Amino acid sequence: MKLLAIDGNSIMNRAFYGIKGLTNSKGIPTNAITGFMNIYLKEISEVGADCVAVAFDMRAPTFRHKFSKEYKANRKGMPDELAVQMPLIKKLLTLLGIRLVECEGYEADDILGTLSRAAAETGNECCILTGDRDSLQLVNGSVTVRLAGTKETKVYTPDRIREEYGVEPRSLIEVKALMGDSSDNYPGVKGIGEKTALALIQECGSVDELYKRLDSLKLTPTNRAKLEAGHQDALDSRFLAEICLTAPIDTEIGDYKLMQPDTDEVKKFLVELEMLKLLDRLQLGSVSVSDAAPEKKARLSDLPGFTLSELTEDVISDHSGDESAFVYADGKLAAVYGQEIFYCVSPELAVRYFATSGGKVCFEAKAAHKAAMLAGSELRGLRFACDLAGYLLNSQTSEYNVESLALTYNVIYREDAGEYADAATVPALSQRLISQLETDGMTKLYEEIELPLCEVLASMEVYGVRADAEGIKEFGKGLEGDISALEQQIYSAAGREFNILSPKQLGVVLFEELGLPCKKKTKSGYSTNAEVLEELSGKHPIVPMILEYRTLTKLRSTYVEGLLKEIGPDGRVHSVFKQTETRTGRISSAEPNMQNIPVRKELGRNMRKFFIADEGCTLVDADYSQIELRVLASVCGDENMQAAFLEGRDIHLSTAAQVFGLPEDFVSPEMRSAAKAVNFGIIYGIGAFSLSKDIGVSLKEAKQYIENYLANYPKVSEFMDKTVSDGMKNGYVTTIFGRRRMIPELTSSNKVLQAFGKRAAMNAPIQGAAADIIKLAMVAVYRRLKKEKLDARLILQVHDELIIEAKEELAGKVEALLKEEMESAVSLAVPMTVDVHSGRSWYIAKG
DNA sequence: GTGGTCACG
DNA sequence: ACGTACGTGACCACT
Repeated sequence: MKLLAIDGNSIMNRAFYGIKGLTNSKGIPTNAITGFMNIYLKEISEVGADCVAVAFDMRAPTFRHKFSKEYKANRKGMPDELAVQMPLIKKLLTLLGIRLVECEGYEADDILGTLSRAAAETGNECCILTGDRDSLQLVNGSVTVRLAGTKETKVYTPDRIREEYGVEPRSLIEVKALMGDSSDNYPGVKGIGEKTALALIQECGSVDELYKRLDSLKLTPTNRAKLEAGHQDALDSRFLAEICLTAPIDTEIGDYKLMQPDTDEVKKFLVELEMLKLLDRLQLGSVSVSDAAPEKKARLSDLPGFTLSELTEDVISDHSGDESAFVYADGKLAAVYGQEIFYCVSPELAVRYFATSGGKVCFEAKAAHKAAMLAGSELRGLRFACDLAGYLLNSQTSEYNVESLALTYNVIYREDAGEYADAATVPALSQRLISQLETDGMTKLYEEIELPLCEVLASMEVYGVRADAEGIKEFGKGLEGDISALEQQIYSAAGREFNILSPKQLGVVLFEELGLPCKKKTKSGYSTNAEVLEELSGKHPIVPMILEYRTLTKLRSTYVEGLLKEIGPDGRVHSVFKQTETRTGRISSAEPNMQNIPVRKELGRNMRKFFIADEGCTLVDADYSQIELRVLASVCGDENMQAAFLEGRDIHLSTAAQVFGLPEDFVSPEMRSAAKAVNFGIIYGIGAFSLSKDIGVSLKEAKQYIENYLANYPKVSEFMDKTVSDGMKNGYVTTIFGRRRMIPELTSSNKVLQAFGKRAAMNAPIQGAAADIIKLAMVAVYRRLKKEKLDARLILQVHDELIIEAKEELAGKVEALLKEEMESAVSLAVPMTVDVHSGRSWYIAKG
């Protein structure tokens, strides 16, 4: 027999954070159940087990050891949205004939351990399916661990563990005893981490052996002292690190044989939960309409085939006011009116269809907008684009396509429609996503920002920005000379030729051949980034040359050569603005990325002289001043911070005065710049270490700055605390406009990951709200330019900056319009101030 | 394909 | 003992 033993808590947790924001029409979340079952169905068929046990943790553990009081004290309670799904998955598994195992005072791990031992002892095989690495110690010849990751499952055999850790699976217990485990709340030896622990166990094999041989071991004095001091902790932790193999549960493997599912009850249960896609996948036989609750009958029986025919002028005019769904990609259109699918490969006809007045739902509208615009027409009646909804509901996902959205949101993917499956699925998917947006409170965000923005981005892509190819080439030639001269100097300083751009070769030259001190290492060798090199700048003349070389070659390859490749036959670059890419709500730009054209240093800034307005036109450039700090001041409600903005004062100066306790006139430039760094730090979710590095003060001083800051702006402090705790409770944080960001890291037992989660949680509402604001402004500006029929168009967005290309004579008028629309896009507690300039090139217009 | 580096807000 | 501010995209070297 083969047993699949599943860590129910761990897999539910994975599933919960793997699929976001999935609830049924009653608002009951179903994402973790869906994800659990997806993983289960995939694994059971791959493993080919005939017995299954799903283990769950039980609360209220009995006394087990001397740390039991704090036992699991660190483990955060699960989010409510996950907690409500636990009884549901248990019920579903039971109905499916799968046995649950729970045991008071024992964790899921202990149950898995006990079952795996029992299986091995009776000559059976056991696969453990879990999401965390604690179970790896259970691996042996008969027991494998299948670690469910975000992408795929990693299978751990004894060989695999020896390869990855260099120790036997059982020895992982010894390693954990030394390093401790904060999520299970046992200390290990204080000061010993994973690396040292692994090395020690590789050498000695066990904690006992280690202490026997302690005196004869080659150790650093500090490690020896730590080990001596932590002897008792190590012994205690050794006990706790070992998963229990003797939990009082049923160990007769045959008792876990999969049973016949209670088909009728499963159907009833899943129909009730509206998880029809899962029901479909379980293949419990055909679902009869009578199984469904009355209000669901329509949906279940609504599955007749579609007819397929070619789109014609007649079809378009016959249906011109009718509602439809469409998918348009690579110049090919599939439009759906009711049960009829029409395909079309003629761009002209597609554009005729886009111009009809009927309401339309689709997947990805930008390409359709662009096709219509390029033909001098427009896409009318657009009601919904599934990709944008999918993005709002879960911006964690890296790609949006109809099939995965259908899977995620329990909509049946119409594979029966063959190559038109996407189009055939869009009508039902739209319905589902519309109600989900409503449930999650993002309907307004969707309708007023994302959907209209799509047309604005399409228009920006169509127009593009004019580039001066000759100018760029000239600039490149200038770089060329400097680069080859520098190259020769570097070779002679190094005493040989090598590839300067190879971090590996450069590391050898600097740290081995020239003997420079190595401060930092990366996974694969010496770190040679700018920060490290800056520090070594005075030590050897080759170092500044390398920094210069990096700067110049970066300009040459990314900006000169990279941009020249992107200039089209019309003399313009048409960047792609992506609307579903970032987790915070910002848009991103690619091919080329127009949002990272150099500006901070003069040499690079010259690149902007080659982005110019068309003949007879000018560029108008407007940027928000301190938008993120203004957002922060508004949302946290700190009067002290708001006052600075309301009175139009210099915010960094004002902060410096507060933090240092001086009148503004007494603030030195250094103090202002330190305050500026603190302001940035606050937005990013501050850490004293990084702040100290950034402004070059001691860790202690940096801590003091932060403390002073939070004391002077108490509501900022409160806001950050509340944001993080809300994030932990809900699994996500939101902007004032309701935009969500899921942050699964917040509940991670890995400290580093959780700390990251906290910073992301503090940053997302601010960066996200700033993104919301400029998006609103873009829509407003676009509509205004259209309404007033001005010869001017939005062509670029750089996060807090908008650029319009306008007829020269309109410069003044457009400047005023742009400033006005941006400043009035929202009305918050402090004004959103905008600076605006214009000129022939981006270099000049930037002001 | 991944990691290191560096350009931007 | 670890890593160390948020969010992106492009290029190069190397596996």
